[in-house]
Amino acid sequence: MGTTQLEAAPEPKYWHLKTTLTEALDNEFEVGQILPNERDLAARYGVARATLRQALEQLELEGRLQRRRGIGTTVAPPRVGVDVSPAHDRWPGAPGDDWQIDGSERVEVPAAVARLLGRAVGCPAHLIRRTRRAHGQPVATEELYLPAAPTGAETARAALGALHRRELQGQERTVELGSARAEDARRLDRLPGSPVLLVTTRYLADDGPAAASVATYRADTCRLTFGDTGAMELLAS
Amino acid sequence: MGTTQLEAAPEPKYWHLKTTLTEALDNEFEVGQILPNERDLAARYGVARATLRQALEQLELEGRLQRRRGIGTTVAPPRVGVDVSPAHDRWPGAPGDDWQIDGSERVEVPAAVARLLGRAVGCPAHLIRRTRRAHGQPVATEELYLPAAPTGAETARAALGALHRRELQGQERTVELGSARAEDARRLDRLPGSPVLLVTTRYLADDGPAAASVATYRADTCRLTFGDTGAMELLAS
DNA sequence: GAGTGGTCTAGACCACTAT
DNA sequence: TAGTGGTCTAGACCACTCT
Repeated sequence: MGTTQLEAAPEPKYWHLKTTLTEALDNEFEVGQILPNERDLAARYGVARATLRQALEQLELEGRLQRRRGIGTTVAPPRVGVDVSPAHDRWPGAPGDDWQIDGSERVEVPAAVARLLGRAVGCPAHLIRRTRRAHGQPVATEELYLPAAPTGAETARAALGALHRRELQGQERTVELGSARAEDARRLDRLPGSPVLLVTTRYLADDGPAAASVATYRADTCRLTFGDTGAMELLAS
Repeated sequence: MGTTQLEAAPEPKYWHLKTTLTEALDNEFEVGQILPNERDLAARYGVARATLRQALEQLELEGRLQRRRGIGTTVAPPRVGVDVSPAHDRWPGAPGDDWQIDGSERVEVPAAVARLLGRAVGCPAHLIRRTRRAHGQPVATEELYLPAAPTGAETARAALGALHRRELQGQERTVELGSARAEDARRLDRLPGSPVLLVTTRYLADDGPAAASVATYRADTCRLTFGDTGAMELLAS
């Protein structure tokens, strides 16, 4: 019958519903608790399932809910703080970081990475794929590009080792919103298209860019932290 | 008639559609160009309007499209890089920054801010509302909290001036995904609930937290940049 | 008033997880 | 096999902007 839309609502239903649910989450639910299923919830609030889902989607975006197909909708724990400051992460693969190498291959760098590295498109490089975990859950995947030596004989691990022996000049990072590619989604245990935070890093040595990476962080579960007190303390000493 | 879902598609229609549209945007459209309206596009690709919209929503999330009610859907320019590194933004309101003060009021700090400032909930503070612009467009709104002097007589502007005369110890920043509150959405010329990047900053003086702010950046148009070469260069000198 | 994107409905089937 | 969230449809009305 279409909708009736009486009540002269300047405020959309899903928006009001989201507010209602937020309050319910704050007051009546515990972290990890399973909510009623979508059909029941929609009936309870007198809206169509699609409208309810619009509210749930926003709450998931805000990190309040976690939805899993075949399981149900649960109340999400607070987001995990993930340190992405240069102090924590001086060179990629430095001992003690919480990244785990999944594999590597030799590639020709794509255009976007070539720009970051200040090299020609298609120049040879090692591509190292890594996963970052926090509290046992995967929170990020990364593609790390290391320009290959002219001989082309070294392994990815050797290239990483060589990197650690160099002088660090700085890092440049950008953060933007994206949606998970199919493969990243699989590694992060999410659906393709889920919102993610794209962290692009350019590692600088004294003679220019020495490495570049694109990391994909789960936006629903992560809060990126940039603590700059470390650098400031170095300045003061 | 419901859907028919033949073709045994492991890949959702909206996902495939998004890929198709991405290629079209790369090859056949110019920045600023207006796309056909949603009903026509849906018909052209043989899908329901809701399915088309699911694809458009993702493209908007990725910053490829801009949709405006009553106008149409246009091809978005590349995201603007917005510097949020400490080097750029040493103290809030430092001369030369691109923030503009919209107003201020005296408030009692809410719980989340009290935690950041290391003070009691409800302690008095100046709340300064600011807007940041890039290329003429608003890209962020901010609520900046400055603890009030014990006497309580100073103005917000005086409190800001006092801040600038203090020694900077460091900053702590976090970035996470959120959705725009009604008022922020209005200031940013977006709809309520639009995806935004929430940047929380704690400004540290030698005797502890001296200010705290929560900034709301448009996620569709902004790429946050953290260039750390500045601090590194200082270290070297 | 015409045209656009935004909201909403009622109902269907699909993919996945558990039992 | 039953139950969940994910996808999809066809159609309606609303809020907004432009002419």
